[in-house]
Amino acid sequence: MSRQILVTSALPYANGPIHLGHLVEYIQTDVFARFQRLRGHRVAYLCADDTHGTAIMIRAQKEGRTPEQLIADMAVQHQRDFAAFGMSFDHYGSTNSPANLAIATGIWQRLRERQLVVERSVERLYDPVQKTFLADRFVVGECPRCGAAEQYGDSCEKCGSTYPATELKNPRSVHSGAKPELRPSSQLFVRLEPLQSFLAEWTQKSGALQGEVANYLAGHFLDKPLQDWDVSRPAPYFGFEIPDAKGQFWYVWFDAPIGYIAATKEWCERTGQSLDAWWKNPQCEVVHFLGKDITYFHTLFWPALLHVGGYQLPKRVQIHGFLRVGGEKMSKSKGTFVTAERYLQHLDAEWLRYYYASKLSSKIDDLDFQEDEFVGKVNSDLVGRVVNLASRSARFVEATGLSANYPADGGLFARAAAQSEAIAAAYEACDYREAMRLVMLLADAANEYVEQKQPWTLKKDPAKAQDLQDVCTVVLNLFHQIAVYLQPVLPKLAAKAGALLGSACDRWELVQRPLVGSKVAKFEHLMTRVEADKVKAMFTPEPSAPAVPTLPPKAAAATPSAAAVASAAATPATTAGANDALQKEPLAAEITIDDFQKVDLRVALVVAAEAVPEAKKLLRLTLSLGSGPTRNVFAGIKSAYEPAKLVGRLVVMVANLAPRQMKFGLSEGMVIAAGTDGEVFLLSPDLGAKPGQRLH
RNA sequence: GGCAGGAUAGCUCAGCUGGUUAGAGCGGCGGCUUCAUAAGCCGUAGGUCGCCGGUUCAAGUCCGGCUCCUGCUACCA
Repeated sequence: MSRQILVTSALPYANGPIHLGHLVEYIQTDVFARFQRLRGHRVAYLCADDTHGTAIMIRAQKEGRTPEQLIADMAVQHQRDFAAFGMSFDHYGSTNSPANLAIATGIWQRLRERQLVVERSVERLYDPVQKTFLADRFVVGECPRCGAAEQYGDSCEKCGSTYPATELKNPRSVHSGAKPELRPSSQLFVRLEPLQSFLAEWTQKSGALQGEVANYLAGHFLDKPLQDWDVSRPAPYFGFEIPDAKGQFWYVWFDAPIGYIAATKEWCERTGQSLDAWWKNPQCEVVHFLGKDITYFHTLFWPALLHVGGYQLPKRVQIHGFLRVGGEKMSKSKGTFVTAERYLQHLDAEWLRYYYASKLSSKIDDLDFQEDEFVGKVNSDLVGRVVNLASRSARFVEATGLSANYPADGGLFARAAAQSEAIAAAYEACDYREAMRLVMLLADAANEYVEQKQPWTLKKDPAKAQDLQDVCTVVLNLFHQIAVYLQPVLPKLAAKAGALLGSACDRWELVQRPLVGSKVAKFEHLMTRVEADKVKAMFTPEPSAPAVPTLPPKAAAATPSAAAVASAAATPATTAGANDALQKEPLAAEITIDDFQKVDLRVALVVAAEAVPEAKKLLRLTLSLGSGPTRNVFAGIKSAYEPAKLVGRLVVMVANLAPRQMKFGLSEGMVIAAGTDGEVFLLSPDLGAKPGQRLH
């Protein structure tokens, strides 16, 4: 019986590139969508860019362009990356679309009708420089409980306590550094408590949620009155202005999931279908894939909106864990934060699809990317076992094609065909790891068969030509079954297998009937092996910190060594990326020479450097200006530099900056560095400069 | 702090409602083979199932306590 299935992946935020972490989800979803299509079901796989919110607005502002320009760029980038990894979206939309506004407006009206919208005044932090209200995450300060510095406005990572942003001590805006002001803001809330019984019922009894998710919700939200959900944001905000509340915008998380429906709407309009046939049809199974970080949005707020809006509730919400690399969180400075683009510069997309599939289960566990394992799985499973079946048999039958009748094979083909439902069940349950395991067992059996029959021996005896053809017919048929079973994961490999055997691997039932009498194309390699070096190269941080002159402490005070300078000179200057940098940080307003001369820049020697344990970004540097007392300076370069390697280096400092009292001590100056965010480059003078010299 | 999840061979993990000598793949070691992208096949060695206690004829599997790890904790997208 054919099913109708609407599949979604969470919408990627249009504030950054697609990376290996995103791809866990998109590959997981795409495999599911392709599997269902292969089984003959009607599938719509939909996704879109999530485009609204403060973060987008601020970033666009910094880059000197409109949010619309920014999200248009990101849409192109995202879709290019997804295409390269084989995502089979039926439609890819944007939350900043007329369709999304229309659907959101409809749901909003229903909320109003049901008296579920209430208005309240809330005191919010306001950045007087950026002229914008600040989300909690855009305010940092000292934790009101334990006093830890550099904590965000919602909770302290040090002591774990949570608090309102207004209680932060010495708060400042992440954007401007300004001290936020408290300003009253009238906000709109969606009341969830009236939906408590519906949510309790749906989360606990519908079967849509994984067990641990249902437990989490029961223990964390449903055991007490549900708080009203603050869904509006005051201007300025990049998003949809709320139709019946001028000057107020829907919070990004209100309209983001609605983007699933909007994308469906656009697709339906394009293809002449009815939206209601998908979103208001009880026969249609809606399946959402998402990461555990956004669980409650999709299991509380979202079903509430769907319920009130009269849309179909998800049949299933499939939640996955995060990607880790080598057991650790992805990290830009360690080089393990790998974008889709960077991956593709080194490796093949299908390798990753298989690797993830071979590790994914239906649980919420994190998935750990391990270099050795990646190389091993691709080379030994895919090349050594699966593809090898074709390479060791196809050439023998290039001239003859497959036997006209399927030969006796000791039941191998039938056994593999009988695995069909077990493998399908594993795919259906999103237990791809199990599916891959079962398929690899089939490949093992096929390789044993080859070993036993020794086609290479048969080839030597002309009288055994028929035996040779029969053996290869069996092996290639087993290979074909495997290619069909793997098609959801490896569509390109399946297409090549289809071309080799003259039969597309595009229907699940193909595993039931052997191919006979068909031609076999000239054999070409179906997949290349992974070289471990390339995986290493991918995880090696970009040469973002070019070789810098580093001096042993004693020699430094005198003259830098020639070698040190040579290495600096050997780094070719390049203008590549300059435009991009200029875009990120547009030129500041013009100043006079007098303005400039107020800033006293000096060459300084790093005498000592150490990480500040409690600070995420800071190193404590002790700087010498040749004579006089050393300066104690806190520099936000922890992510880019190891303290030990800085000792003995010459840097440039602002020597007449007013000392600033920080949580960890007094900072008596500022070290000059280029770059923003994660990328920081210290500046160093050329050969001969001495600590204390002023820059002119 | 609260909540959720996890801890099983060197690594990644299976072990359902408790029941014979705890499994798979990879990796290791030994051998065979040469058709194949140094691929394949056979054999073999590795675990007192995180710790303590309890229930039971019987516990990796159930109960209690403890230790460690991960995540979430409502304006982080």
